[in-house]
Amino acid sequence: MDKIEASQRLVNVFRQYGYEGATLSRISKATGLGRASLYHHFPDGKQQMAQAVLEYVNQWFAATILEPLRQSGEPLKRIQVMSSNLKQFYNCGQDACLLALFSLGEPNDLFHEQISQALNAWIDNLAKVLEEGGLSEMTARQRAEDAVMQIQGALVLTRGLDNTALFERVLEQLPRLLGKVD
Amino acid sequence: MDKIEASQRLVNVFRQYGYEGATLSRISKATGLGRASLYHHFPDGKQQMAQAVLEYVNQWFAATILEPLRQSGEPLKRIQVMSSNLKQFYNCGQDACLLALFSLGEPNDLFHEQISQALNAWIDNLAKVLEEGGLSEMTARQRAEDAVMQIQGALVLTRGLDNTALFERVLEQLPRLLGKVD
DNA sequence: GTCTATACACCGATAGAC
DNA sequence: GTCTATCGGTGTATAGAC
Repeated sequence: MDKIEASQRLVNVFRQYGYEGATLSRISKATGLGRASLYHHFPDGKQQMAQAVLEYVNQWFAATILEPLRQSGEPLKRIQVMSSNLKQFYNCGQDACLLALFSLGEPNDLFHEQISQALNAWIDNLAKVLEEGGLSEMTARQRAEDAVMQIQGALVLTRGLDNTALFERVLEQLPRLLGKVD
Repeated sequence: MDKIEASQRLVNVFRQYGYEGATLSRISKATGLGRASLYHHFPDGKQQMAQAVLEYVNQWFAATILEPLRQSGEPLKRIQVMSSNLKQFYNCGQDACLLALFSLGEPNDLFHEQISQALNAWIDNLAKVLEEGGLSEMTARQRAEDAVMQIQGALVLTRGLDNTALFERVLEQLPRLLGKVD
């Protein structure tokens, strides 16, 4: 088992319990790795584990969500692909976003650099597509921010209301919302 | 010191650290209350403390955010008042929303009833105003959901990007977004 | 690399004096 | 009501054998 696969197994623990709630007991049980193995892969302990998880998820997110945005093709089409992939990535809104979890909670201080970088990458890529679609730079940026906010808010409400329909509706309406010219 | 004032002092600890991160040491230090005092007010321990905090914040929220929505007067005006009060309530987006914090994290199971009730109350009150403004029931409901999502998302991004301008922009545009007829 | 055993601090919670 | 002292359990992290 290499570090990447170890990181992969850690993801769901932090995603489900947050940084404080992700105890080594839970991590050990969920991954099948003993404490000693964990500290072999991550000598700096839990903080390094969370860091690795963030890196892993960011890479995964970039590959499945951001990469389609950078493809050639009709802007609207690319946004539809992103929406479709988001639905999978967040399991219809039932799985939390690590960035949101870490932003709102305590560990925002520890990982602020990574969090802010990841959110900006998402917004930047989205804005670029919208510019290609004919929007001005400023409008595209704002609209991209609005889209990411809408999605993050949908993740909160979907879990808070225990209602996946909400998340799906937001994703369906996303292409139309972003594309319109008003 | 009564239970209400005690709850009030607890708020910021849970808001800042989340449920798991709000240790009794931190609570004790932040409130100036010793462990024994805390257990005098909250015999069932930390879970009861979090419950009390949720109740206190819900009441505070209802008084400052929801109550203006129920006033008589022009719908647009009432929404502007809500926006203005939200800015204060969330300190320009720098303070997290307890509902979001608990929704995304582990304690969603423990407090799901209260969380979902509070979110629904917000949406319902907002939707009612929009109906008075002339929107159909379904449209009003959806638009109200969108507004709450936008705000929750703004809270995530404002903290994640460390940029209060984002939160302020969302609040400014909120009345226009909700009012428009398209 | 993974195991067992363990160190030490802190967790939530309680007891009893005042 | 608040204090001091303390309980059992669990937290993160380490040591050393294999």
